[in-house]
Amino acid sequence: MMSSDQIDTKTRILDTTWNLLESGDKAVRMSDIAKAVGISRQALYLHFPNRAELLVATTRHIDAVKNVDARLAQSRSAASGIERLHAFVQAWGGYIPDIHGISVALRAMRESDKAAAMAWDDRMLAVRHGCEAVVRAIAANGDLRSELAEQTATDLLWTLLSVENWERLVRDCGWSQAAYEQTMRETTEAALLASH
Amino acid sequence: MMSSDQIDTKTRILDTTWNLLESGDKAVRMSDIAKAVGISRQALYLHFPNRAELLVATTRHIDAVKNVDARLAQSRSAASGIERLHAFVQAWGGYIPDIHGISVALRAMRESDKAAAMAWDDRMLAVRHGCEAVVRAIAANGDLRSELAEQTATDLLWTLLSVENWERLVRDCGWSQAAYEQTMRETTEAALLASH
DNA sequence: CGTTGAAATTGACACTGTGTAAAGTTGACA
DNA sequence: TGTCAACTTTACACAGTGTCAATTTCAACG
Repeated sequence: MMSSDQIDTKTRILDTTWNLLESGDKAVRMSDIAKAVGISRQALYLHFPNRAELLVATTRHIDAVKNVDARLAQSRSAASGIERLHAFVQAWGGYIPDIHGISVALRAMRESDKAAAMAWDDRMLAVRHGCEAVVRAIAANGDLRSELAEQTATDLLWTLLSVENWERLVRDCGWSQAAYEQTMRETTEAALLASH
Repeated sequence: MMSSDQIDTKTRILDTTWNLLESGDKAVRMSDIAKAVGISRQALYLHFPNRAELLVATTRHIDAVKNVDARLAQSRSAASGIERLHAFVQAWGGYIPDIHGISVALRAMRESDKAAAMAWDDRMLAVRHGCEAVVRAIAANGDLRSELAEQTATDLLWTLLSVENWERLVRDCGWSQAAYEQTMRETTEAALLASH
């Protein structure tokens, strides 16, 4: 419409998709997104080949806007393993609310859409790498519980910090974000650290 | 076909659905189930009004066959809170593999089918009651970590023992069932019990 | 026997949501 | 004035669920 059209249609689509996924328990069909953006359903396919790729692009968009990389990188600068654990729990745990909506949508497509499943798994693998680094730092400090192999500890931390667990505690059980972060800090500590 | 027809068609449908869900990453459509049972797709609708109710009936069928109630009841007879926790982790944790397939299918329907979502939530609420009883027993023994309210502890235990966490550790990370049970016993202990 | 009734079959169809295809509109800009 | 890109409208194919109606099969009953 306008000359340089305020912001890119592609960006408007991504923002709108994000909003719809965030604020809603509804289904979020392609037609819903189109209507919300103010374009035709078919126009969506001019920008994204299919729903899965639109969702994946939305996660990348959120990552960029929210600057996840920077947030997670911060935890890498902590001195001790324990501080690193705390920083990581806070950084990642604080990011989950932002990606919760899209997480639900992508996971719902798991069964029917291999691409969506792989895209989500790939994102989660990045989180796993973060967990791995934290565990290594704890182990380097000699604070890892002796019964736990590093790999096992990584699996465990990764599992404790899953989006699904956040959903259950914050959304289903009604915990505040602060309560989630505190209890997760304590629980991951209790699970991983030697009581020394 | 036969006079008393070996076993009930309804039962055969439930068993077949169970099998298909267990042994497979595929989609399991109504037509798949019908073909596997050896009846027409439409005949399924003579026994179950829709896919959601068939899946829910299948969970109830599994519960009956595997005798969950008895298994979980057993944990109620343990003396101390800690023993009760152990028994519960083992009983419920050992049951998860049996219902894993159906769990995936029902959760995949969450977004599109309210009935399926409610049915699954209802099953999980039963597990929550089990967690609640365990936490109460621990608290009665004075072994609950002082920072934890009973409700919070219940939320936490329920979350730790979720099917999703089992999936991640056993299916995704490749843990054995025994490793899962042991680590869950240790982790729930570490998370809930005072270190006294 | 012959009939009845339940279980199942066959085939057709409505509906929803995704994705494809083609032809037409609009407006900026060179 | 003409062109190009973005977008629109309309139509349709496809998969999977669920509905409907007409028909077949067969065991059981009198």
